[in-house]
Amino acid sequence: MNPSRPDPAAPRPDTEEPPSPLVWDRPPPDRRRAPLTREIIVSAAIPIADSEGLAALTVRRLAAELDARPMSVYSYARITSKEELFDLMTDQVCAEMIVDDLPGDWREALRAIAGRVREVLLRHPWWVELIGHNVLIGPNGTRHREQTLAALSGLRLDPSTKLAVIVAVETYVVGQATFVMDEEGSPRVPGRTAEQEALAQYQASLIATGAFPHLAGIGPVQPIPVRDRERYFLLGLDWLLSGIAVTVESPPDDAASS
Amino acid sequence: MNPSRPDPAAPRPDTEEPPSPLVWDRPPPDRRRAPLTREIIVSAAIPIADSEGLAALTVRRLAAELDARPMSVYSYARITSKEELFDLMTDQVCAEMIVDDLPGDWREALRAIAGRVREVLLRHPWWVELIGHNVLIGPNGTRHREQTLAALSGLRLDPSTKLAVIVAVETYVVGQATFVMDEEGSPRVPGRTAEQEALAQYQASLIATGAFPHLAGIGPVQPIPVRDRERYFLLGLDWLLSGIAVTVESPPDDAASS
DNA sequence: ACGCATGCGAGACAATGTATCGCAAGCGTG
DNA sequence: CACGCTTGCGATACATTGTCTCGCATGCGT
Repeated sequence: MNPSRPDPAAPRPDTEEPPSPLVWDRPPPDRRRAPLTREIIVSAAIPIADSEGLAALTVRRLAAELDARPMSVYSYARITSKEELFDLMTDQVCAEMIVDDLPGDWREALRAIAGRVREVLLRHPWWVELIGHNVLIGPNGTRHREQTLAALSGLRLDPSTKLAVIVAVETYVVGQATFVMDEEGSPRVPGRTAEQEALAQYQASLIATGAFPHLAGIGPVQPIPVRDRERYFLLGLDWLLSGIAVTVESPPDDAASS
Repeated sequence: MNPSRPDPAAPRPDTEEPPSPLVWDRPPPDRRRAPLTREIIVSAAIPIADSEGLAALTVRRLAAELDARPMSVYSYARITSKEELFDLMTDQVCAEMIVDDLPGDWREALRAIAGRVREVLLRHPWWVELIGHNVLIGPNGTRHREQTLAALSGLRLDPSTKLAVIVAVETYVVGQATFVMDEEGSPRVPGRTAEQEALAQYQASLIATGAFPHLAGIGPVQPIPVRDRERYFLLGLDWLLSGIAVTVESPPDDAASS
């Protein structure tokens, strides 16, 4: 594909060094004339995605918002693709996930973190859409991970179990946010509302068939009432934490075998 | 926007009835000449997404695969947008989630379902990408839900708690699949592998700072070894199920208050 | 066998992400 | 203080996408 692939150990290593494989450690625009910074760009991008969805965040739109030209976004944000812009946005959002005063009790701490992550997810619904694409974990994401691990620091657990715990919790929160957003019918990606409505009827007609006795007991898919959402979230979270507690608060039982 | 919006109760209601707001109850192409069916189209779309990712599934590509013209896909699949194709694909995948012989014990049953969902998710990684977009729940999705509810039929629980249980479990599975796929570095959306590699170095450098003592204990982000993935999955699932068991197997304690 | 309504699909179109490379801006030098 | 070169910004161009628009062939009713 690339006609002249320079040998990795070529005599002229400085010919055209691709900026850096990673967005995070890329030198700032540093020119004095720079009217835009990476921070400004990312801070402009996030509200757009917040209020109008990821799809509305086009390079041109973002540029217009900043009163700049499309390619300037690439230049000043030091990104080589839109995907990298998403990486930056994600990391910004990760910063919001860090809890200030982490409770000492591991369970309280995890609850605090999980609650915070949930809030952030609800504030930036587009983040859920990005989870599907493999997004890289940046500095703030790392900080968030560190804090979650810190929550477990009091427990004497082997590292892999700790990892399993935080994966389980993070996992639960993300999944919860995803489902709740889907079901609540908050039109994250707008335009789908009409169908959501028709869907209720459709579900009802399916149930009327009699082929779904258990569903019938619950009624149609029943968007979870807003006021119950947090209750459900905490309920499930406590189930998970209780389960973890059993493993965690018993002596270091190394059941490593399958 | 629409210049002549016909009054909902207009004298000529049959002027141009939009097919149906919902994909599922839309009449089949029914013409004898139809060389393509909805099933064929969806069945052709899924392998493309499976092997090359959602992004590779363009209308033109799909049409080419079927030796048809782009717009034929819309016509014969009875869809009005690509999004609806995703809906159909999702529902097809939901069919695979249905377990044949559901164990009688609720816990075993949930474990079986969760395991199956996980398998399906790993087989169709693109599904995770769709979770973010509000995808509508179709007939097979409904069947899957019904089965999950059936798993809990033995328990005497109020409907909302049952719902909470299945949301918690489904939530956990989806989140797990999401995270595990991200971390394993299986390039769902290919092309990101190089960065994944650079990321490891970057993480290491962050840890070397000393600012991440707890992370240091675990090592860098450490993609979960493939052989441990299922163990982790089952571990977390059991935590969740154990927690649920506590609530579920105690007398109907209606703690409805916040 | 004929004419018409139906609905398929070839082409057109707008929008998007991004490659390219000319040109002006800044710095070092005389 | 003036000049020339290098750097890197950004105007333009382009390929690719999803989807609209009707013209026209198709199959049916009579």
